[in-house]
Amino acid sequence: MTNREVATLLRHYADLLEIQGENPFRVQAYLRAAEVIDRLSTPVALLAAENSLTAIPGIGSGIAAAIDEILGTGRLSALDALQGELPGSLVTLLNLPGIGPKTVGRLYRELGIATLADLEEAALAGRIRQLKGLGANAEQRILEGIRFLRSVSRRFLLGELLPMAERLACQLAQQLGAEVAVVGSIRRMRETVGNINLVAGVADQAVIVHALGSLPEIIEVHEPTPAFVPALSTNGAEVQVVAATPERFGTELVRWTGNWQHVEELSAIAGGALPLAPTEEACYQALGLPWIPPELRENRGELDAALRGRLPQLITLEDVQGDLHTHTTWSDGRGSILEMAMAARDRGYRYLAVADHSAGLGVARGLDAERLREQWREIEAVQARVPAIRILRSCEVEVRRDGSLDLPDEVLAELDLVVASLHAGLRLPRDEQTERIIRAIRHPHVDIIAHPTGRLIDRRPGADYDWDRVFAAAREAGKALEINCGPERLDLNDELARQALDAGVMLAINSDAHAPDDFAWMRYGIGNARRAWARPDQVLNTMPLEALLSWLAR
DNA sequence: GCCGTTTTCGGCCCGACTGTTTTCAGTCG
Repeated sequence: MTNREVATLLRHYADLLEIQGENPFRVQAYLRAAEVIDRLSTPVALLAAENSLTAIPGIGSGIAAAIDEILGTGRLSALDALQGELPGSLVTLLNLPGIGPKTVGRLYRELGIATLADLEEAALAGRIRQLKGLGANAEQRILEGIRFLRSVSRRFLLGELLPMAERLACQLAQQLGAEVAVVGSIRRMRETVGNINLVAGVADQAVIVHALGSLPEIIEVHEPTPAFVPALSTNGAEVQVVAATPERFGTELVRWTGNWQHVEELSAIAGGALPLAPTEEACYQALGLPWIPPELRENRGELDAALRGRLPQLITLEDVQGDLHTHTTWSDGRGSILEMAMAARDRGYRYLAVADHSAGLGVARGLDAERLREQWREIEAVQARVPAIRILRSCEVEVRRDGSLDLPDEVLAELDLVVASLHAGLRLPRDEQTERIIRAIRHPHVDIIAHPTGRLIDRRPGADYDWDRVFAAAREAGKALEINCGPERLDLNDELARQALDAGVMLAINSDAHAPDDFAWMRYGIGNARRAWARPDQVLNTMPLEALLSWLAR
């Protein structure tokens, strides 16, 4: 049983408890436990075997017993009992934006709605508006939400699988004494990925089967197919390991990195199968092409560019000189200014913008002008202790519904850098939303628009804009749009980022770190930017400190 | 249900926004 399967059962139980109207803190406890198990790199079964489940923060005696039962029987009797009263399918309704547990409970009790199909039918028939508190607009929103949910297929976030893929590749390489490479959509840095693909430089599948079986994060190894050895990892992702002899190692890297349309085009050039080659470079060279970075292999014009010698000089992680959107314990971050500054310095950054939330985001303990000024004193003190990195006074200021900002101009004027973003009102109509963001873009003190759409991958569609107008406004005002590196945001996405660059807009690639470890997210944003064909000169935070400061003083 | 350098009981994130209704419950971040 994978960690993810255990977490899924706990989450399912929590969701049903919540629909039932159970104590929200109890619900929260199950959700937190599911979350922490999902993130565990050790199999939860291993911890259960040595009775150390309760050592995990968020898991006490009650939930430990539940986990033991799940591992032993594959079921949770409390969940089975609850499902006698409430259909388990109700939890799928919770994924609809704007629909919470209370509404789901009422939909079931008052209208007998248990599934998405029931709900869709009722909304189409205009029966939802019979419920007090719900009207024709709600029906419309529900139908839109159902359409959105159906359009996303559940995959893993890149950030969920990439670290494990690299650990597996490294451990497998040690076991095999051979090169092992991560390939597939993970290597192409797609925002969501379906599984973990590896290519191992060995001839024999049997040694792969044996080596996989000894890895701590592999739960079971399956019967090899002619193409690869399949296995299951603790987080529920399928792992596929391809055996490739040295003389065809490069060919297999190309084939398994994909995407399949890219490989198909290459095969067409070759007049059949890919040429046999020990390295990728040799494989491309045999086709008369330069090596093409994996992030570009999406059949979006990369072959044409390669043939013409017009491949872009893509930005790399090493080009990044600093992070311009980070949080601290002053708002909802978990690291102090000092901790964050030291972590940024240790990454080799030259500058760091401390951009805590403004007061408008009350939940995040946003800062008003007064607390902001207090924060500046601490920034000054930390700056003296960490002279190797320049700490910029910043703020992630709320863009209100009307496009105005959450802090007075005279306060904004004292900041080194202003990051503006919206967290509420993501569903405004396109025209209104476009006006709103353009007003923020044109605000003289604003420098960067953070996570421009506010989307959460596969969970929430973002704001709807007239992008041509937004890009034009950003270019004219000389403002940067962000690629937010958070694994569940990646906002702007690769396609929008590419359009922005084509429109002449400057990007900023920021981690939005809420803790020192989150700086590591930068690589996801860089991957995204490379998928958008971004060069270093098109990204604000590749500038050396002096250049950045003069850009800010522009 | 979990947790504890004030606690083994009494907290636990809580305020803004939304849609609908006409004073607020539910959702969300």
